[in-house]
Amino acid sequence: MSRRADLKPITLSISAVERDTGLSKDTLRVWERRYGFPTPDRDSIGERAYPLDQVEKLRIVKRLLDAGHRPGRMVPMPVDELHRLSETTVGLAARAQPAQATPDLSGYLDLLREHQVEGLRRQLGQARVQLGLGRFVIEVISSLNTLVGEAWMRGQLEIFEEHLYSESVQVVLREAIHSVPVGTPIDRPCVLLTTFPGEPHGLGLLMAEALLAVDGARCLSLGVQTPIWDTVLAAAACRCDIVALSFSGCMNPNQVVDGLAELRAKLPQGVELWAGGSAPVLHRRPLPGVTAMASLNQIHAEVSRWRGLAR
Amino acid sequence: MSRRADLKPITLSISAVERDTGLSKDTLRVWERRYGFPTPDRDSIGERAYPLDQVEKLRIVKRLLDAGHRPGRMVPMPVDELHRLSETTVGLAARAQPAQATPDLSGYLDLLREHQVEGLRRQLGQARVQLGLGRFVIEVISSLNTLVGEAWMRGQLEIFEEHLYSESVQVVLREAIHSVPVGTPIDRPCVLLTTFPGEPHGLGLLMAEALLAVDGARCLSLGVQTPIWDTVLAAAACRCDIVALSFSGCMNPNQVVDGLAELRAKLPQGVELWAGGSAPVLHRRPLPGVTAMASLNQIHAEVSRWRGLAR
DNA sequence: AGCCCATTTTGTCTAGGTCAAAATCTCGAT
DNA sequence: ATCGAGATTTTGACCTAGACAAAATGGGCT
Repeated sequence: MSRRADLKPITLSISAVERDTGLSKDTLRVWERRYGFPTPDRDSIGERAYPLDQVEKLRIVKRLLDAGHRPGRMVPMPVDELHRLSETTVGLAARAQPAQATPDLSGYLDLLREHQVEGLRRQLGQARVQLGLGRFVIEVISSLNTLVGEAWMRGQLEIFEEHLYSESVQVVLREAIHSVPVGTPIDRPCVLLTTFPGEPHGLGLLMAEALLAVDGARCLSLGVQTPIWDTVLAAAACRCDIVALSFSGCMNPNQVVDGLAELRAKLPQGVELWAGGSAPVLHRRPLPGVTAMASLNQIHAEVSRWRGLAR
Repeated sequence: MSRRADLKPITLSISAVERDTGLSKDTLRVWERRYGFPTPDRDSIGERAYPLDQVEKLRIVKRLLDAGHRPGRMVPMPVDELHRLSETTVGLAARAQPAQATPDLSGYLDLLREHQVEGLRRQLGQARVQLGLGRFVIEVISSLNTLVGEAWMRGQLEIFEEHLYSESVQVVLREAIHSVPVGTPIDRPCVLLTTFPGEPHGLGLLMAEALLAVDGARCLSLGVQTPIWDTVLAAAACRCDIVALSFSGCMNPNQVVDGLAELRAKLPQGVELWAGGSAPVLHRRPLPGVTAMASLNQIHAEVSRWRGLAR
């Protein structure tokens, strides 16, 4: 029931563009109506056929959209101006948190850009051993995530390079977590880790899991995108003390706030709810019954606090 | 710009139902018009609000839809009849491949149902050592996937239990892959692994990676959901010989066929394109330029064939 | 600066219509 | 009775165009 895409796809169908850009069909149509862009051709049966260069522009616009810009401004701009905007945008973000103790992270980025995956993993593995897992996660991985995110925003990194990065970090972190001795005398609190539906990024989960493992907590990860109700069920079934969620910037702020309220309401009183990650909503104003973590450092303190509570 | 969901969501919005069932908004609306089901309430602003029991029925219908049934018949049926149909359908599928050498897989399922995650992982780890990685993946993990999928279909398993399962298998497989000695004399072919956007299941990728590693191929995984164009870029950047994709049953058949055609067209001639997984479309009729793998067993043979080619 | 209120801006939803591809049915010939 | 070709039905993706709430923005006033 789909209109078969042309075999020689000089143009893409609306669903292909949705796939490639992450902009919904509704949004694509409404932009066309409102801003006069994109201006897809029509195929023989009158359906939209997007030329590749327009899709390219849409991809850039989507990036800037995620970075906080508004479509009304950007969509009418010519491509080269958008590129310039990309540069300056990230420049601002970088200035916001001034050159802190960022060591030789650029080396990792270079390896990534040269697609030296093995080299990257080896280097990361060495850093982990040198620094210890805790410092490695907080000082290297966390900063590197930001760096990679920014480079991607600027268009200096392809999506597949970001995938390569994620996969590499995942491999290194999982190996590290695996190497932490289990069954230490204290294995409380028991922490359930997951993300909301719609949140596909699992790196935050792994970083948290690593730090919690270092602190001797018992971790149970459900992976990403667990429906809220199932998170509740899992917490009950596994008798968890804490439910920890991770949010990246790409989550819709509504879904974050609503979801946390819903989850808090359904979770038993005694179970704590922790939320961390780079989604700005978390740190705008406090959410009742939710512990918002501003940074990964905080995990250690919160675990100690939890252990200090009489129960 | 989302309509705030009710704090007490006795009902779901159309987009929530799309997420939870995998049925597109268009389909949900057109079924309502044509078959008189679902019959969502309307909220204060006139938007569809689906009661939970209707969503439940939609989920069952979607399952049977994927199993080959047609909506015109199923949608008007009452729920209990659908359940009966599920049984027989699954029964048929099970009968199709008769009770082969399926060992004591039920033990794993029991552990899962009791939420004994550590136990499950330990058992799986032991089986891996006993059988060797190749047989472990093909005989245990693969069958177990089917079993878990069926149990979930029948509603005998909660979603979070499936997440627990996925995560456990992932841990075990990644550890196993990691333990395969690298840098063997032959490290060709170099295989790029990923899935299409919209395909969130990564277990197939890991199974393939494990088997390829056993065969001494060089694997490069991009993880799930890589845009087609980036898959092409990655294959070029890493000089891969083969691009391998994994598809689960939840993928829209059109997207599979169209996407494979597009990818094939964009990939250089010399690079092979392999596709595997449980999506039925793959095995309906051959796609030009695509090697469709009916089972994991086939990987070994195809690697040998590739090596046999003069180049 | 900070706070409140009016005004855009923006994405998602609604309705019903159209159409190609796939699935199924029908019928004649082997 | 099996097979293939052609007619028919079923199905979901796509189309237009309008409505509206939530978020973002812009002033005006402490």
